Amino acid sequence: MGRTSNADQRLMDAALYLLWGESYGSVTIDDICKRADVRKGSFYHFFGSKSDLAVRALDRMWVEYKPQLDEMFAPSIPPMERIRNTCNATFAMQVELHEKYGRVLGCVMCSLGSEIGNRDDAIRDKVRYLLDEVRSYWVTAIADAQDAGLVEAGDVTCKVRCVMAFSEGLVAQARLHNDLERISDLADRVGEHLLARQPVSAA
Amino acid sequence: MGRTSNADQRLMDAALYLLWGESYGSVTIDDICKRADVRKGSFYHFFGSKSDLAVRALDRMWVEYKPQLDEMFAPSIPPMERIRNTCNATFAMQVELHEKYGRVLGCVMCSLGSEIGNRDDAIRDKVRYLLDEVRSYWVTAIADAQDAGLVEAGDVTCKVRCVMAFSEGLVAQARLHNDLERISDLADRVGEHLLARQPVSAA
DNA sequence: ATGATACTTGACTAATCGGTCAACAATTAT
DNA sequence: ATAATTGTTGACCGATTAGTCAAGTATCAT
Repeated sequence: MGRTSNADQRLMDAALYLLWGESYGSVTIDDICKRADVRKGSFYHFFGSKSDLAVRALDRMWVEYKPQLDEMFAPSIPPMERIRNTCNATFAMQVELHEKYGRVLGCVMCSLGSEIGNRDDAIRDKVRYLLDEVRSYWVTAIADAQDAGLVEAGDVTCKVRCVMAFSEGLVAQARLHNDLERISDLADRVGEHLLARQPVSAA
Repeated sequence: MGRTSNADQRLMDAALYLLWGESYGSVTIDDICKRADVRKGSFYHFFGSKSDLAVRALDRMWVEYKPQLDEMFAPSIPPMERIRNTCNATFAMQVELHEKYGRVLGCVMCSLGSEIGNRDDAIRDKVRYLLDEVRSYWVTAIADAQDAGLVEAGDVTCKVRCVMAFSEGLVAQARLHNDLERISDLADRVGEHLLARQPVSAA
């Protein structure tokens, strides 16, 4: 009961839009309110701070994004194809964002995590949590690929950290150089990376 | 002639210190001035803006850092050893920074580039330029490694972009998770990455 | 010494920031 | 209807922000 509202949703919409395009630090509460057409009093009715809003917006983004991951990483799909799927989806998403914003944006969670560092615990923890959720999909896929003999056996955790670091690094490069082409064959590059062997003569 | 000063150097010191620890957006001109013990009038005597200071500070940092790169990537050193050198130096630097700041910081240039995106042309161009300078060392090393049969032949530009993305990605992960151990064996991981083969049965 | 130059200082703006509040409006259970 | 609840509004606060400026100070060439 009480008055109904979707101002909180509009605020999260605005926050996500702005956070994709700009840095966390350069987005002000006033900016978000203006874009959402919500007065600041209402902002503080729903959210305790910009950090609070960011965390809840990330949560909502995850709810919308997770089903796509479930589809891309469906166990019925051969493991290496799952990985190709998610790489191609990453590229496709960057193409979409490029059309919407006029430039290559990269990954919000990575950019946010990089910017926040350890200055805002709530955001840092949320970014860690979400990236870890994504990681779990990779872990299953890579483990399945190892079982199928498609990826060399060995510490799955390490392998997944590496392949995600590689993918995230390439996307970050694409953002810095505002160059979509750099990740157009992301799936191939990631596939090559996963075929790495142990050094023949280890020290 | 005229009054002498090292206020500009102190301002660059302060800016670099703060930029390593915090994000560009969260460091204010007042913060920098306070840390450098310089009044704002003097700030604007030497620098046109925070962006201007950042660019010149990065330039000075590069002047101090370049000799180390020259040493690590000396042509007299076998190519794969050059790469091990720079990976180990990266780790060692992160250990040092960890002791100084109390947490894992990652790479300023990458963090800065990620945060700035395309919002400040001068900083973006400087970061691009410096990362490209670093890249040139890798290009020579990888090309030499290919000549020696230590790395598979193929597009050097692509290979270097990939290996740098990988390394930068791992360092970014270490920062996000505030976990030095993740990059303690950076050299091994990078070595493995460079041993990747082309897929046996390409689609 | 003196004048030109280069740097410093502190006081000053105007704008913007995050955050608060009391009064008001819409919704619903009773 | 009305009371309780929930959301909205616009004015307001103090702090901080980037940036300016005139007056003062140190340094050096002559």
